Amino acid sequence: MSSVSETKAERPAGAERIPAIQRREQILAAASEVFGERGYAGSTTDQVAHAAGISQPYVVRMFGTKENLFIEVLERALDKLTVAFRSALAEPTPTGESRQSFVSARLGETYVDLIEDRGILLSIMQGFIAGHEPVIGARARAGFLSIYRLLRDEAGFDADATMEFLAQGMLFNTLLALRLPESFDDDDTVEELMRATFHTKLDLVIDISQESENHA
Amino acid sequence: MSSVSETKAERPAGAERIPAIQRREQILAAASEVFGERGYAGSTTDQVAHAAGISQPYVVRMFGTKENLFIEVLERALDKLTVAFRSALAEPTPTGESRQSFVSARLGETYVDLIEDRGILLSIMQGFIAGHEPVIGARARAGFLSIYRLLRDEAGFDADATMEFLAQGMLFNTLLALRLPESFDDDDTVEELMRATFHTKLDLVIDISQESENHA
DNA sequence: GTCTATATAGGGATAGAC
DNA sequence: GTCTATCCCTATATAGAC
Repeated sequence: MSSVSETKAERPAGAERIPAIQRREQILAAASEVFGERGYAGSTTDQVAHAAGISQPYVVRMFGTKENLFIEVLERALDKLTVAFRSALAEPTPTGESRQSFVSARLGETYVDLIEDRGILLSIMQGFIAGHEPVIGARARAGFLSIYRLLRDEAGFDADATMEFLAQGMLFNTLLALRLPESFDDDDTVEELMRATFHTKLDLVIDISQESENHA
Repeated sequence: MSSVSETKAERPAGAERIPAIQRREQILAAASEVFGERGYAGSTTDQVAHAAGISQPYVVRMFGTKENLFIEVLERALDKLTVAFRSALAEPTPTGESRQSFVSARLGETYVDLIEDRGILLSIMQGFIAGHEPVIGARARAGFLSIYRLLRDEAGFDADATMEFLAQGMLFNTLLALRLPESFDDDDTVEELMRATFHTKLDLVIDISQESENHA
């Protein structure tokens, strides 16, 4: 029902003329996947161009530099994450004793649901791992801190709950980047490990992961 | 007492003749730092050579390919981690109720202590993040799983404790790679976040991190 | 055991046409 | 708005001398 390898947007030459703002978003979406998969240094502007179905110079033309493209991808991803969290926090929550763990669980689900656009979580992670890059590193640090503050100030987590939540997120990101979910069927240990990590969201994660194996 | 920017082994030309096995270890140590800092794709064999005080072709000569060098760095790092864990587990532990949390705390300290050789933790993390690389990814997955099994089978953690432990580890790795510890003095939020994460090991982490800023 | 020189490929960015 | 052609630098890897 979903395993048909969809016709990826790979027009070899002669793309239609579409509005720049729209094309921009197209490129960002493509770049998000590419950067998420291979990291900043490991990706080429040509891979991005190919994934977006346009020429390599056009990508550079539109974003100036590869670095700048990555920055915009990272910002877009952090935005989407923030929006998702805020919208989850806007829903009604129980009061008293159980509030914090309830909110934590719901934000956790919100986070995992973002896997729907695999590039988001992965390119954020790739940004985090690039702390040594002067420009990207600075943006990544700021992004991490702003998530921390959101959890503390808007979700009302205490320091320990915040750390625990972030830790789970980083584990999740790592498993994704490691591509462990894709060997779910091959190894019993993987299955056990994934069950303990993803609980109710296991099926979603597996679905998306194995789907993305195709158009790799 | 430690801020003297030590004379980095950067003999521009004409290195002394030393036994290959010894040179090998020297290169691996240098590569561990470089790869840990910049990742696999982001590092060059020339940077490794420079850090090791030898010529670039010699690095390649000795390890065949950059990929193979990374694999050996990764294996060496996983080995050191495993050895450290096993040796921590060999020490006497209390029995009964509190055992698991005691062991978990001790392994946690063991893990953080590995920051002493910053390259170890970071190059493992860089391996994890490179799941898309066919050879490196496979080795990284195997490494992750073997750590998981060690925690489960040798440390006797149940599934939840294992996940929690791994999650904390991944958060730790991420903070390190993000270079957040280095801005400890600049930002109150960073301080709060770091205190919650590192507890008693905070000073160690800060020391090492700020020291490594110098010879960057 | 270690270097210098170099072949060769890849990739970011620019110029300029359509 | 989008492409083709291309410049030029960087990086891995090889050859071969010492």
